[in-house]
Amino acid sequence: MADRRLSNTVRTLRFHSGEMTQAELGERIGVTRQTVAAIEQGKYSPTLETAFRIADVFGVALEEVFQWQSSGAS
Amino acid sequence: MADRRLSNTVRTLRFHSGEMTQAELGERIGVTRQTVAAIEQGKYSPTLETAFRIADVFGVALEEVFQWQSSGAS
DNA sequence: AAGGAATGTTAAATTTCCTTGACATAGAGT
DNA sequence: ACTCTATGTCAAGGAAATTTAACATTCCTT
Repeated sequence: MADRRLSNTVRTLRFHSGEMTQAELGERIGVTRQTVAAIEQGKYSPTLETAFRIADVFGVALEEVFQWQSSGAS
Repeated sequence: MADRRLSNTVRTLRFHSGEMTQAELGERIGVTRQTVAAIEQGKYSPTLETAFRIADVFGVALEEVFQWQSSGAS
């Protein structure tokens, strides 16, 4: 399975937020720029704490940053 | 870090959900009962994917399961 | 053309999450 | 008392997230 059930809008939020760079976002949430890049590209799922910190920086709800496709019914 | 800014209501949700056991919840989200116990006790912050799966099981929003105390706000 | 800033990417090392397996306690039911 | 279920907890190990460091490309500015 290994579905791609997790997606995010970090990149969009960054550009809507005064062109914030990956490095600056990383600095504000306490991770490196490489980690931000990996998260944006969906290479792995961040910890819940990191996810909350990102939403916090942009001042939006967590679900506005990360979307989960609840593959319940099918 | 050690900031315990993350709390959760998994235990309450379990009991409001027909007394679901830790083992059953773990089975449904694909982790062991020990992991569920550790998450309930806030021993570590789960991955975002695990968090979403838990919310999915209870049919609630992620924020109803995990609460984040944003630093800046008083 | 040269330089800097932002990003992509990769490898090795470290930290944290999670598993497996075990032993312990408390409560409910027989 | 005995058993069964649910939970707590711990240690060793594996898996995944994250770090650090390096080298690459593209774009912008000079």
